[in-house]
Amino acid sequence: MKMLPVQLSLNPPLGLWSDMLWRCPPAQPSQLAELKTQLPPSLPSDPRLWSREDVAVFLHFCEREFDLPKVDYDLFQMNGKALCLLTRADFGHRCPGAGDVLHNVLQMLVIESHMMQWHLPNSPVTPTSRYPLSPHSHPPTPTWPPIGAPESAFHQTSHLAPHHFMAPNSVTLSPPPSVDSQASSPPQSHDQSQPQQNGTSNSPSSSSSSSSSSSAHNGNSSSSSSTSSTGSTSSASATATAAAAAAAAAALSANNAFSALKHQHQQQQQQQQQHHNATSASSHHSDSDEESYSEPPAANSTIVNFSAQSYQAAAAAAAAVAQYNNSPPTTPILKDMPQSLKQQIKNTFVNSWSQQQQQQQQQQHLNLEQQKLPNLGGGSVSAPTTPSYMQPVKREFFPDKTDNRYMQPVKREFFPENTEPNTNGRLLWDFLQQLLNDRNQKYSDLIAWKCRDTGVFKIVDPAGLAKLWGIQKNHLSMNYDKMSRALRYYYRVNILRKVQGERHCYQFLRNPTELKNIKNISLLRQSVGQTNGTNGSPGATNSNGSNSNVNQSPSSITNSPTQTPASQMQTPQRPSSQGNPNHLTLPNSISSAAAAVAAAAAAAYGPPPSSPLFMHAINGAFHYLSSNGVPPNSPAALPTTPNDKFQFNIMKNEQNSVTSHETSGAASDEMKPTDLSVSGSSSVEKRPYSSPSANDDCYPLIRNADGLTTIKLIRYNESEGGAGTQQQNSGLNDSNDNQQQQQRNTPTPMDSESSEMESSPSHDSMGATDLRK
DNA sequence: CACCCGGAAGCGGG
DNA sequence: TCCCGCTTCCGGGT
Repeated sequence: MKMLPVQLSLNPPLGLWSDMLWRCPPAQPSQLAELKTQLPPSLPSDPRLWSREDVAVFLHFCEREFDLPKVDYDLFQMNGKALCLLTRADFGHRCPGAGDVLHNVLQMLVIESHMMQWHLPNSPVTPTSRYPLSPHSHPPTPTWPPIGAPESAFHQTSHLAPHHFMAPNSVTLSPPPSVDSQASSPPQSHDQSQPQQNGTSNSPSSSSSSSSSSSAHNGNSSSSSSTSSTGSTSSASATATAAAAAAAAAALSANNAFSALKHQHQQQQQQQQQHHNATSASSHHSDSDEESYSEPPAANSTIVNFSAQSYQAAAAAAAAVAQYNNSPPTTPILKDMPQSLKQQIKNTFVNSWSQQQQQQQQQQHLNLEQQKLPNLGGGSVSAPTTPSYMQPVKREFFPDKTDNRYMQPVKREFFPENTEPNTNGRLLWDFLQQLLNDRNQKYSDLIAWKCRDTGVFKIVDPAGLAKLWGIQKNHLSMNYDKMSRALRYYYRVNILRKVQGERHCYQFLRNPTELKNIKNISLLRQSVGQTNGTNGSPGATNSNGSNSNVNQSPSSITNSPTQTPASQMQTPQRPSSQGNPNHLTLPNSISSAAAAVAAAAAAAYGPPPSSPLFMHAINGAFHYLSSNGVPPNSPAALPTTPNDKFQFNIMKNEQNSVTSHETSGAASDEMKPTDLSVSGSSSVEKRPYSSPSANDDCYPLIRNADGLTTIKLIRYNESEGGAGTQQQNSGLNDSNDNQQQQQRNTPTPMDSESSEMESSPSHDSMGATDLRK
């Protein structure tokens, strides 16, 4: 058996490839990249997404490329998912002479797709997703896995062929595709970025910049890229393009290691960009801004590897980005572009992104199922590398090179499952979080933390941010006015609140983890709601929502975000409360809280109760409840009163942070985290994120030794609102109108990273379902 | 004038 | 079909 293709007839690159495959099974990214370039463009990057036909195409491809003995297609009448489940032995049985090769190739593709997902998927800044909001908050386990392996591999590969490796690695996480484009620039890429930017931005006109960076390139490529050269393009060309694209991407994300290669890549990129630019009709040139925006996001994150198609798209995206970057904030970024370009861009940023995201999700599911690891652990996926706390608004175009990102890639790929639930920046809050937490602070010129601890941030460039958001959502006419409306909807759900007196300053009332959990929660809730009846939904609500909310909320309950889940989950434990719309009875009882916690934990971790993490969370919750509050881990107990600690300093100043919340809500909570829909009423101001009380760092979350986050609940003394009592609240609360007026108690932060829970009841509305209403 | 607010209607995706 | 999460518009307030 030829295991591998040593013989391959592949193109030169493949040759390497095959070799590689042969020696190292799951191969390195770079190899993958190459391999990918060779694959029929029509094949989804994630083998698990393949249809039967795709599987056949793949087999045929391998057969041909690796000179494999004839494959019996009848034995592979399955989709990609099934194919991926086949073991090496299975392959061997079905295809004696080529089983290993097929298996290896497939594994590589799978791995790669994982990587992709990781990196790209998260669009906006994926990495951040894990956030490091506060150092503490992060779970011990870095999301990014140890770079070690992968990276090393990567490097190695790089040696082999610079461009090759580039691709794979390149992938990256950059912020939302769109995002990246603008602001960020990867640290290293710096160099590259500039060129790219220049090139891109310039578009035709930008010749100067482009010229500098770009080396000669073929014009052709440009056209091809923009149009799409077609993946079909000859393998060689495709490869080249892919490599270039990858290089670009890589460059952006790339590590220092690449430095040597940079030149080449840069050149390629530049060339490509130039081409793109040229092709792209529109071109804004405003170079001025470029710097600020610097890197072409596209390159960074999105693009990535693979096929010529990808490359093209990437190129287009890059060009678009460049344009965007260059263009003054106000300029409509994509509008001017030709449609083809627009589409490509969209595809790149948006579509590819979304696809990747989807893939990720799928993968995650698979992984979870397969591994069943809760890992998430906290989701801490990433540690915050650079604490950018409070950064002033300054712009940093070039992030520090220290960035870990580069490293990240490696890890992620292999363990996507660890990832937290991702919204991939599709949700506004996530998008903002990702930008804010970008390790490189690439987006600091668009949005920056004023006080990370308190969750206060400032939109530095409203127009630019809105555009970026528009790109992300594919609503090119997005502007700050519209985006801000979306932000205002978050008031209802206590995700955000406005910092009074300061323009463009908002405060997150919930930390990302919570928000992410919410997602899951919402799902849970649905189920729960069904059982319960009321909950769910929506309910409710009176028109006003305000009051009704309160009551209703209970049903939904959620104490703080985290709790919410619980309520939703509802576990059996707490059902009662749900039932009643009115008061929330629940929250008070520990059990209910526990339930909430459990729910939250479940949401966060996914794993069933049995999982340690889950139990941990529950225990922590109990602990807290029993003790009052202080989460086991939390360094400090929370003040029952809104005190200092909590308060975020900053926030305090701001509006209300202080406010009182209403607490009340006690019981219920109003918000369901996830649901934005819940609305409370309005007002918002709730409390700020949770700050970590004790922590200096601030984030509300506290981590246990295990790495779990515990929740901190804050209690309010008061009760109010209706229900009264309850103490726990987390930070958010609701907002009833009344409440609004009233004040909110202070929030308590909880933490959670993964599990977090808060308990805050907010009562809020609940009913109100949607944000809308 | 820009910002901010929130109601109302609508849209696209899941 | 419904719900969610916005998007778009708008009138009004500061």
